[in-house]
Amino acid sequence: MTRAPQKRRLETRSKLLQVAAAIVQEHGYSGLRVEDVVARAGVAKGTLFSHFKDKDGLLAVLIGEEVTRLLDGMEAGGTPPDVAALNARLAPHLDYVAQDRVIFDLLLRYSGTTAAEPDEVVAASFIRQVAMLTGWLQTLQAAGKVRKDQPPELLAEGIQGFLNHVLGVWFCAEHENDASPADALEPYLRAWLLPPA
Amino acid sequence: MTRAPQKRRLETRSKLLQVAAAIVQEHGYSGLRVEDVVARAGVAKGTLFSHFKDKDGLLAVLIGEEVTRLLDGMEAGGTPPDVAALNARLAPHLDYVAQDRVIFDLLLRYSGTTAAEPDEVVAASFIRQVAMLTGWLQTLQAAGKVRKDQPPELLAEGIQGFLNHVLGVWFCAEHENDASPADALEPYLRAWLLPPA
DNA sequence: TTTCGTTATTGACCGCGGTCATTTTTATAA
DNA sequence: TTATAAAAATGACCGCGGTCAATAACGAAA
Repeated sequence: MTRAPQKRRLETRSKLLQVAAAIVQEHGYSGLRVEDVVARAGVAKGTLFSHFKDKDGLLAVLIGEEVTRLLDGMEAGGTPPDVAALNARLAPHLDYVAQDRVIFDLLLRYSGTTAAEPDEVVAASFIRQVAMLTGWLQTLQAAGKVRKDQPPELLAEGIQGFLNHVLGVWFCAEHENDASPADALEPYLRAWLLPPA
Repeated sequence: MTRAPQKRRLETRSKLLQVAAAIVQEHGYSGLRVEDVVARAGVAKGTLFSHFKDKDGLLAVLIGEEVTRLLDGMEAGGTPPDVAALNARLAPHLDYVAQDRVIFDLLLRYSGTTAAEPDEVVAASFIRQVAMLTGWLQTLQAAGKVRKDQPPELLAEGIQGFLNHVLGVWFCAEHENDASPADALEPYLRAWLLPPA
């Protein structure tokens, strides 16, 4: 039976998160250094690691919050009317992840989480994402906008695969071309989801 | 105009690679430490980094060679007769990558390479893989075993996406279940490639 | 208030990847 | 041979994430 954390601890934790968010704002996720965080938070290094398993654990909270926010935005409009609209709905998420390889790497590390440890923010957001997609696909199948010969769960997880694929390619290419990775996603989505003509 | 490397340099390089391969044999890719390599090779640390950009550069050579070997095996049998056979043909590659997250991470970092820097072993193997898949798919399309409404290049790159997706999930799950990741791949491949019934 | 077990914080220390000014070795020309 | 410039190798040094025994702060009971 673990006790409730003391007030001081909660304050330290939120201070660390607040400082970390500020540094990310200034220098990006890849510019975040543990020593900077603890220095600006006025705390010893060991303290940070008593609050978060490791640097990734800290990043996971920050990134998880952002992803959750993006999911809220995606869900807001209800089921998109067709595949093109679905593609557009996913664009903000792609643009966010595409901004920094650190985000991509971290999300990928949790990307397979279908259950277990729902306390983790990132894991929870993945579960939510796949649930959201599955729901949409069910509706689209009923409307005849999406192929019906495969279960919506498989289609949903396939979409996650394509998201990662497109992002992986994105980070390899030198993108002077300022297009969004969502553009690269569309042909895959069409081929994956559209019913045979 | 850069000169040809001296004999001594080539010997040092191959010694480093040989020692690194031995350590991987003993402790796995994730057990490879730069300091161990240089110690056993009887060389200073800086020498290693004059031969390879960083630790990943060294690993890339080792892993690239192995992937190339696997590709040789895959190509040996010619075009697989159908989707199920194609899935089986990909199994050795999946099993190899699934053995250590380090392999997966490294390959992913190069996974989008469609051209450029063909001197890198890993990049070259990716180009070769997609070319091989594209050729197979063309043949299978002609034989009516695979959907014809999409260009074989797109189908091939989609397969690469599914390979990575399946592996990502693989590394998240605790696989007491000793099944191969190829089992997880099959439903995706069927849904992605099979012509509408 | 004092005591005392628990919780929270501390910071010196470590492992390990990576750098670079310096030194050694090699190949070539005088 | 000897001089010399380029190539190769060296190892002390650094940055940064992460550890852990020691210490301080807290809160409930006496």
